[in-house]
Amino acid sequence: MIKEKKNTTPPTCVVSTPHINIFEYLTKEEAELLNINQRNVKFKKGEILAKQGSFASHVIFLRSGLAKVYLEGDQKDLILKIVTNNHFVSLSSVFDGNDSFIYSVSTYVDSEATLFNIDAFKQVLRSNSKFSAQIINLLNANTAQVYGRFYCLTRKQSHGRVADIIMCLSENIFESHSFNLNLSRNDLADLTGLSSESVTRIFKEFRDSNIIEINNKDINILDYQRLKDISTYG
Amino acid sequence: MIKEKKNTTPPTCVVSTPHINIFEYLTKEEAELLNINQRNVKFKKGEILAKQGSFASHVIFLRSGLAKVYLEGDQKDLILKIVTNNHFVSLSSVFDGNDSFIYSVSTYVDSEATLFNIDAFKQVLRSNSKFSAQIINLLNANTAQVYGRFYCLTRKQSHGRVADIIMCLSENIFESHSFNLNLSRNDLADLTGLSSESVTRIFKEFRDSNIIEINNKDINILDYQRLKDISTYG
DNA sequence: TAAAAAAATTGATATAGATCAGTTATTTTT
DNA sequence: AAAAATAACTGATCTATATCAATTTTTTTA
Repeated sequence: MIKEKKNTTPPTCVVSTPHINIFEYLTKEEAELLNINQRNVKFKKGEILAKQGSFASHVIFLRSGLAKVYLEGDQKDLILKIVTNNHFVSLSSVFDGNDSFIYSVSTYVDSEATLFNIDAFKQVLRSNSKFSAQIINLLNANTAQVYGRFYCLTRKQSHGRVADIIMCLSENIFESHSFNLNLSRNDLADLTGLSSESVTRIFKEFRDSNIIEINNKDINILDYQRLKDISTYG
Repeated sequence: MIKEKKNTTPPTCVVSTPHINIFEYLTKEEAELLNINQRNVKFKKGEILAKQGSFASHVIFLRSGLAKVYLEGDQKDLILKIVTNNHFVSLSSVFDGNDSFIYSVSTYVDSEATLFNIDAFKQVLRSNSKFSAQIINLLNANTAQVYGRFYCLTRKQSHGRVADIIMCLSENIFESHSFNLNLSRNDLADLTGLSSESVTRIFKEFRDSNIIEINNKDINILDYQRLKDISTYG
């Protein structure tokens, strides 16, 4: 009998929610209300879409690009997740008693986002139950993902964490066993809860063990099963 | 000028949402629908209200008692949060594409919970936008809390983590500087991401430094400000 | 194109916390 | 009340990772 791990949420760095357009649940009036209270903005690589602690006056929807959602600390940040196109990036700041962004968001590549006025957005939440129910779906799918990462970063050792990240980037972001790793070593450190020196050492070990191949920034996974094993058992 | 930390969500082990009764947002018909599809159940100390991976056929509302919400791993668990009376404990499992509990819940003391049939609950979410909007509030307040803990357990060292837990138990659960610590050393280990030996040693160090006083299970905080400093700076 | 700056890598060392085994204290069972 | 089981504590040792400083490589700027 194959030894199986307990049924836990896989620790992924990105939420892979199916592509559905929840805006189609809006009435014409609601779509209009949101439309006249929105801005479409282009962000360059490295720019900040939301700043932790600043006024959360809008809800941000990443229409195209790639961004990281992170908690800022005095000396170290912690990346909660990476967001791809057609995903909200600031839904979790929308709750009564809160008027600030609870985390920061910045882009990895040139990106486009739609900013919805938060009062208009809340008004639609309170009036359109099907829309609200869909938002609940998105929030809870996100929560399941973050819980997986929380467990990973708290209870796994460094090799397992790095293996998780490589697999996640491959499966969910680049959707290929070969990809150009445009995240810096510091970003990888913030994503794994390790120091950047540790990340570099483990990448080297994986290369020397013929698990991956590194050509400058290009990563090619040679032994995916081996990564899975490292992810599972450390 | 007093040196201040960056604006981060305080890492608490429990969600301190204000006590509001979201059920008052229900219409008579909705209340009736939930009422005929619910069970009020008593659980003894140590019993499991929800088992990770098992069918999430109901939504659980803890009416009285104390419970822990945790992720189970092969060798170690991770406690996500502690839940006090009048709080939901399984809202985050409610999303399309999911039919299992994504975490486990068990009681610390004898408790009572109301179990709502999930289909009835979802039906109300889809039809009552004010109720859904309130659920979104609860979910996002919960998310903010868990993000704080995620940062704490990933980026803080052991003394800061233990200080956080002591402060949180004091402020949010027992609401006193003196309390009976009914959590086992193993629970504290799962709550801090440490080993139980490390937890024991740090409690002893805090006692020897006159930060806390220990009489069997009774904890008395002698120097709250010192705990805060340790929490902030490690 | 060259210089400067930043990022990444590397080697050595230090530290934090885990693990292990044994002992003691507390709780549970008979 | 006594025995057994479990939990907590303690000391020693080990391991994993951080830190530090220096070097090399890559990227950016002039």
